[in-house]
Amino acid sequence: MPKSTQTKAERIRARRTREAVNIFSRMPSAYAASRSQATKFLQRAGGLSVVEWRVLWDLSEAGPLSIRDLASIQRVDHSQLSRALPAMWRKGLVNMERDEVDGRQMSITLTEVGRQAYEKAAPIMKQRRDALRRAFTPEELKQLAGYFDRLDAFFCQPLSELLNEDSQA
Amino acid sequence: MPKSTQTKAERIRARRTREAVNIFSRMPSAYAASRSQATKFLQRAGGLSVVEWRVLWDLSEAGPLSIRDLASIQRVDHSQLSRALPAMWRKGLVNMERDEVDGRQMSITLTEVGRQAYEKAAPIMKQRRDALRRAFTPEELKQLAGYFDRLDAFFCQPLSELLNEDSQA
DNA sequence: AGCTAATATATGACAAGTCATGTATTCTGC
DNA sequence: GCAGAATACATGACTTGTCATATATTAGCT
Repeated sequence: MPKSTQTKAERIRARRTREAVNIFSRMPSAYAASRSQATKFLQRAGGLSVVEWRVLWDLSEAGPLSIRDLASIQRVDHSQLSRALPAMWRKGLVNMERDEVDGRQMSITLTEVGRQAYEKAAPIMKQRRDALRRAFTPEELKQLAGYFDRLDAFFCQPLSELLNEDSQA
Repeated sequence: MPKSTQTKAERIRARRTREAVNIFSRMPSAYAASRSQATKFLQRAGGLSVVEWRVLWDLSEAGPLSIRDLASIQRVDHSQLSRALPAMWRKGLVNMERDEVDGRQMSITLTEVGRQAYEKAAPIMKQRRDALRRAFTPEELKQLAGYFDRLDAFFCQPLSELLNEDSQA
């Protein structure tokens, strides 16, 4: 059926259907929904931001860390932490000291206030992970993590490797 | 082994390993990598932004659309399009006219310049989707899309439904 | 020691996304 | 036909993320 004879509603529905199976277009909304949900959980658990929660969690689990360590664990650009940490320090959540051994690094540690904020949020966030485990079986979660690994690898491939096949067409 | 006897490198490695299977923490980096890759492809295909590309693609596939239509197809907040479209209009990529039938709606259409920009970018972006189909089988992509549907459903659930089980613990 | 390279952090500029709120228009029920 | 509800859009304020670039410190080589 030629496009011109379709109603607008039909065109939109066709487009939505096609986009539903487009992995690229699914990523932003899935991520946005995840972040929105996390924000709501954290709102109920003391009002931490997502970035703050991740920092407190990592520090609580892996002890004193530098900015680069945190960035590498969280797979984010270090600039994000470089900007977020001073605000967390002003709130009393973390200590930031220059490393005595390597004067370039900052050593970030949890304060007592930070530990309390973490312990307040942790059980709520654990409930979120528990809820995910009710929605997906362990095998499914493992498979999903595997897909994420492969997606990461795909997204990080150099352009040249993706474009070299019949790129002149 | 108690945490205090681990080296810092061991603590970081343990934390990274654990985070690798945490779906929540995988979403941001996977999405960021996807967006970064899309940006690079678009840079090579005329310099469109991701938002611009999506708008041109939708308009090209589904004809004249309102802001709300575009937002619903793309699963984003309408404010994003409300802000992006005037800039696209200034670049000559789209026309924006108030709908004659419904004076609240804007009718967004592709201009000739917009159509050319789309046709320049489209083959490159198609190569990206083709490359994805080389990295994943059709069955895997179908399964992945199914997981996204279920993740969407999980993320959009009201908090109360996720917290009501042993939430007092 | 001293020069160069590498590393760790800070910061400016930006893209993409959210939510809340305000305004104009249309729809609905009486 | 009008009051109030609903809808479409605009806009301000914010979060999360990127990249590029500058600066300070350490590491390595001679």
